[in-house]
Amino acid sequence: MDALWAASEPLTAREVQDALAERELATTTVLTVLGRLERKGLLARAKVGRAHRYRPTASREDHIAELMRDVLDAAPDRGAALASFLGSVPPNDRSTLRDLLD
Amino acid sequence: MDALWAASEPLTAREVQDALAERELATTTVLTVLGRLERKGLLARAKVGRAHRYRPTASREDHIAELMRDVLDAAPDRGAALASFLGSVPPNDRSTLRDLLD
DNA sequence: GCAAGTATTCTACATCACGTAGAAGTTCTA
DNA sequence: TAGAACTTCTACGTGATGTAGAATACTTGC
Repeated sequence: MDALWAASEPLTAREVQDALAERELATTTVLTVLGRLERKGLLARAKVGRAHRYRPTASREDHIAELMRDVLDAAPDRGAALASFLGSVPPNDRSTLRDLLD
Repeated sequence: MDALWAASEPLTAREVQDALAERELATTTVLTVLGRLERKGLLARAKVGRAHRYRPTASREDHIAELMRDVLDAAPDRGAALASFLGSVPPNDRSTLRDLLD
């Protein structure tokens, strides 16, 4: 996901492999993982020429926001959870939230 | 965790088992899980008489807030993640946050 | 049109978390 | 002191994940 989020264009498996070159992964390993991420809905792919090109279905920040919502949805008392969240987050984040809420 | 969060007092394994009676779990099963939760820091236990009493180390809402922070910490751009979060959350939550930030 | 290379799919294996619980040991208490 | 309650150690099945080989399909140059 990091490799694909870092790229501005959809990448082929080969390109993802190159992006992760330091890990020296086999091509099939990259394909397997890309396939699993696609099954989970994190990636979409389209056939372009011989190979598929993979792209994230959401930006990294949108994905993170979705995970945060999923966690929040587990709270019986959302207000209390949000209060605790605000209290535990650095002051900067509170400023950001204040600005965004205006 | 649900059983322990629902209780106002620390519970023994036996009491947790009773709270989950509909699942008909063996006592050792409950003990194993309580032990794993303790190892992960979600529970603390103290010996009281013959048995241990387990209590959550954080309230459910605090735990949820911590998970939300952990997720947020994975964002290179916290502001963007928070913006996406605010945009994806029900309006009620935004009101709650506005109130809390005052 | 075919051989070689590239890409894909299928299958596999080790590891880890987790739900589950039995066997054996420890500790109260009647 | 014997039995009950409690704890610990060990174990097994399952599913997710990191990893990759074998086999198959698709392109493209010659």
